[in-house]
Parts: sequence; C-alpha cells; structure tokens
Amino acid sequence: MTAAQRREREFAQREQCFVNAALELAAEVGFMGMSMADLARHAEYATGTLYKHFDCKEDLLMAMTAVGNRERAKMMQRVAAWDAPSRQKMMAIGYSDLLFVANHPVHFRLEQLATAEDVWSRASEARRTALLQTGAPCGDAVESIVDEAVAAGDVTLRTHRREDVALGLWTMSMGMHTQVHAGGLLEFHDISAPYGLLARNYTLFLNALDWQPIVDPLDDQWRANMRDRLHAEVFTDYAPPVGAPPVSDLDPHHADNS
Amino acid sequence: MTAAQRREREFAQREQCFVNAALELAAEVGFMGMSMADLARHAEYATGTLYKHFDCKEDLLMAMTAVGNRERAKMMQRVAAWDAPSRQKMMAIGYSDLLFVANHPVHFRLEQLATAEDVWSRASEARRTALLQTGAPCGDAVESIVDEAVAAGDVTLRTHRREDVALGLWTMSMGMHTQVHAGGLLEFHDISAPYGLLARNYTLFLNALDWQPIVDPLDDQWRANMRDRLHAEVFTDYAPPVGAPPVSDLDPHHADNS
DNA sequence: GCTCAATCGTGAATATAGTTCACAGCGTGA
DNA sequence: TCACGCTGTGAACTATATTCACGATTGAGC
Repeated sequence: MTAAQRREREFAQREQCFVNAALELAAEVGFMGMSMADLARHAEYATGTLYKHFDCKEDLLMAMTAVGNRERAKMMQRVAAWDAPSRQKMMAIGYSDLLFVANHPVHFRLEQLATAEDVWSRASEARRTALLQTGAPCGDAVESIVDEAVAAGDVTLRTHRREDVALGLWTMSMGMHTQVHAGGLLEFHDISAPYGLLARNYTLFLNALDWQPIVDPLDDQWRANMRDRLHAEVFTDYAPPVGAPPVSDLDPHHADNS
Repeated sequence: MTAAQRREREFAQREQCFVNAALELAAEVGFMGMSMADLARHAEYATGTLYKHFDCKEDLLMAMTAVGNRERAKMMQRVAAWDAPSRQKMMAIGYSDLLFVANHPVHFRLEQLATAEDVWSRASEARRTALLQTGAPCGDAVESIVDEAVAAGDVTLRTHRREDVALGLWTMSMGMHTQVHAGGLLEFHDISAPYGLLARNYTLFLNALDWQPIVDPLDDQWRANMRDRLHAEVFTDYAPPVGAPPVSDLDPHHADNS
C-alpha cells in the first residue's frame, strides 16, 4: 500500500504548506485580519481544500501555534545541552524564551490568542492535544535542568517538584510578555525595562529556592556575561534582541543603587 | 443646557445597559459566540444604536473588560484598607485576584482576549486607554501596600521599585491563570493545585525581597489563617473558591515533607 | 491498456455576523 | 404651533467562515 502512504505524505506536506502560508500572512495582517479564502489563494489551493485539513479557523490557529512551540522547544533543548552550571542554564532558559518571542513576535501573538479560553474552546479536542504535545518538550528541557541541578547538589527541592519550578518561571515569563505586548500597558504603569526586571525576578526566585550559586539580583554583569557566552556558544544564529544589548540597558534604573 | 446634560447622562446609562447585557450574554455563549445583533436585541435596542456607542466589537470588549477591572480594583482597595501586617496584605492581594477570577470567570476570559495583541490592536485608542485607566487603581492599591511596608520597615527595596514589585506578582498571577484556563494544560504538565503553587511562589518572591516576617513556603497553615481572617474581615460577601477550601488542599503534595 | 468506482480538489453557493446608512420620529427652541 | 436637527432604527451591505455538489483524478482489477 505504498500509494496510500504517498498520499498521506503528500497530504501532510500540503498541510505544512498551508501552515507556512498562514504564518506568512499572519505576520502581515495578523491572524484576525486574515481570511480563510485569502490564505487558500496565498497557498495556491481552493478554500475547500483548506477545510480538508482544518475544520475551523481555530484549528488552523492551533497548528500555527504548534510551529512556534516546536521552535521554542528546539531553543530550549539547545540550552539544556549547553555545558554550563545549572543555574546559568536555568537563567538561559528564561533568556531563550525572551529571544524566541523577540525573534518570532508572530508566534507569541498566536500563542496568546490560542490560549485565550474563548478561542481555545472553539478548537477541536484533537488539535488542542496536538498543540499541548508540541509544548511538552519545553517543559521537559527545563525539568531536565532541574534534575541535573538536584543531582549536582546545586539545589534541594523542598517546596517544589521539578514541574513546579518550570511552571513558576514560565508564569513569570508569560505574564511579562503579555504585559509587554499589550501596547501602552507598561508605559502606563511606568515600567521601562520589563525584561531586565524579569531577569531580576528569575534571580530572586532561584535565590529563594536556594539554588547555588546565589546571585546578587543587582549584579547585571553576571547576567550580561551569561548572555554573551550563550550567544557565542549556543545561539550564534540569533542576534541579541535590539533595545537590550548593552549591559546597562538590562537595568531598569541603574543609577539608583550601586 | 440641562437638556443636553440629561441626554448625555441617558446616553451613558444606555451604554451601561449595553455592557451589562453583553456581560450576561458573554457568560452564556462567550464573547466570540455572541453577535452584535443578538446583543442589541437582548438589550432591547437596534443594532445601529449599539454602534452609536461602540465603533467595533473590540471596542465593546474593552468596555466589558473595564467592568471587571473596576470590580477587581474594589477588591484590592478593600485589601489595602485592611488592618493587617503588610506581608499578609501583600499575600491577600494575590488571594483577592484569585477570588476575583474564581467568582468572575467571564471577566478573566474577556481580559485574556482583550490583552491579546491581535485583539487589542483592533480596538480604538480611546477605548484602550480608558481600559488602562480602570486597571490603574489595582496597581495603586498594591503599590500603597508596598509603600506602607517600606515605611514600617518591613521591607527595603534595593533591587525593585514599588511598580516593579507589583508587576512581579502580577505576572505570576496572570501567567498562572492563563495556564489554569487553557483546559488540559495543567493536567498535561501534571500540576494538581496550581493556586497552592502560586501562593508558594508569592511566598518565595516576598522572602527573596526579604519582606518581614519571613514565611516558610511550606507553612500552608500561615496562608490558611490569613485567608480565613480575610474572609471574616474583608470578603464576607465572597465565598471561598470551591476546590480549595480545606487547608491541606492548598498544598499540591502535602505528604512529601513536613 | 482499459474500465470503473472511489477518492480528492474545487470554487461557487450558503450562512452568518460585523458594519453602515438613509430615513422616520421625536424633542427642542423659536 | 412649527420647523429644524438630532437620535434611534433595522433593513441593506459587506465580508468572511463554512459547506457541498460536481467534475477531475487516481489506481485496483481485469
């Protein structure tokens, strides 16, 4: 039955084609601004063909978001494989997420929409679990670092489980991205360097877990060094996000203390 | 020109009427499942009249979300006015947010949608800033507690400003709500008591800031006491969220350590 | 190589929902 | 009382998600 297999493979390829075209379109006009007919035309197929793959627009969104998840997972797996002390790797996880969002703003927008309950609930069960599965490797990568740290004696998990640590950091990142991307929110609340603040909060959180070595939250140099090493050794293909490269810029108000 | 003033007042009242009707409808079918024509009918006005108030559906969403913000602000202001040690008040802020989301799930769903960039960007500038303004009192309430704590000597802000502390906690809450509301996500990552975990993370964060008195993150009793006092003295009109009332339930895995 | 049935892709048609607008009705001020 | 202008109306318009009947294509069996 090689014929059937080929058909199946071609079908899967066409789905990729649709998803890629959708991502291109969404980058231009946003997911909400893009119509299914537009997309079909852009992918050079008929509208009905598109619906052979996705039962509704929300299902398409899930598939688009999955691409982002896979990319993020790749980045986090690179970090997990990085040869560095566990605490630096943990910070690097946060940084890689930041790098991901900065380099793929479209994906973050899609993720935001997809996880909004009103949208999430309109997608099919199958597509939702498929999306969840693409997210799992991110959690796995983080948890592997936690395990490593425990094994190395860098941290003792008294209050948390490995999943809890991962989730704790994830919530901070997700919440901060949400703030940053709701245009005007930060300026309104007088926050100037949100991701510098996020890095400090990561530091505080890891300190609170007594994760060795303890780092001074004021020590921006520590994080800057880590970031430079990370770009040199792991993310050579990713440019540091604009607006935050010089060390001092990571600090929201570096004149305050010394 | 009292006539004009009356018209203006009536216009504002009708807007309230629309927003309330919209909230009722959204509670039943969700924001996405509700049509502008349905809403107009439900509010007993014509479709065109609805558009006299809101230029687009997204603008309506902003107005609906503002209602939630005002309610949340009221709750947080109650906490700020509560007579308790600053650290308990800070924890109570997180708890009040949880209480808000548990008692007004619709509002959280709306907030999620509204802050998604794809939606946010489709609303008018005026509605967006109006929404931001309704959120400000929440930040103010939290920041007043920070100020109070600093004045009382409970905490010394070395690494953070008052806004930063508020934002740090906010990101954790927002991120956790997002996780909880994306059905299946938590089960998938094997997290059983997300809000117990959130409370611990709050505790860790405040400990890391050296906010006195330092609390053992394992001490669920401390938080349970605080919660009971809070319900007795501040939120007498709010029932504790179901699924989390007994002390031990706040603990994700209370058999692990002691 | 031919046939035929099953499958697949198509895009016009349908349904639905956001948005607009020309007009009727009403209140207002002269 | 009258005329003007403003307001509410809902039918009409537009856009877009979704469906479906049909023609094209494929591939198994002879």
